[in-house]
Amino acid sequence: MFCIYNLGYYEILRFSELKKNIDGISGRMLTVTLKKLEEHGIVKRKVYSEAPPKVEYALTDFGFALSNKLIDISSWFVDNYKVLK
Amino acid sequence: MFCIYNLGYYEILRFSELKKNIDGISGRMLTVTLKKLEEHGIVKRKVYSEAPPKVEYALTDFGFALSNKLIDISSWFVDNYKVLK
DNA sequence: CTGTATCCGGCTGGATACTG
DNA sequence: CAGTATCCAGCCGGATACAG
Repeated sequence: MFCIYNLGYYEILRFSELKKNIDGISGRMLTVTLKKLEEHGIVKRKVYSEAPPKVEYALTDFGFALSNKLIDISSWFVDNYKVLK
Repeated sequence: MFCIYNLGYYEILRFSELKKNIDGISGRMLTVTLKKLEEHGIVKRKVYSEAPPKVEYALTDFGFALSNKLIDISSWFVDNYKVLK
């Protein structure tokens, strides 16, 4: 979720940037999450053959569409959700 | 999620009916889930003082709105999601 | 029937050390 | 820097027994 939001906003991010933006996530989880998102055709992965290594992540078209859907529902949520008391 | 879908479709369901509809859920989880949904103003709970006890669950207005949002996004998803291969 | 309380096994995911 | 591999603590949630 946070990966999708971040990439929806910044368009392109490196692994370490994502890790910094997503508070508290471990490198391990970020790796497996990005791998899943890639498998599901939501993010694209671009590797630069350099030293030090550099990998950029971005949303696919489908990922962008999904991102908008999620932004829709979450902004609707913050507008309409009231805690009972 | 399944609770919301079920109640969105059937409008009113008893505890045991929900449990039957939601495949594999345990009584314990259904209880805690419904309690959370109630706390968050998504479902209403109506208790009939009878023997045997009878409790009906239904969505609140907010719950219905949420239900529609979820149905929207999930149907969009099945329309647009393609597995890569 | 609709829960509540307790136990407990499995999975999730953080921490750490290591590689290219 | 961007991962991979391993370990392991904590939590989640199923099963069970019990209560009202």
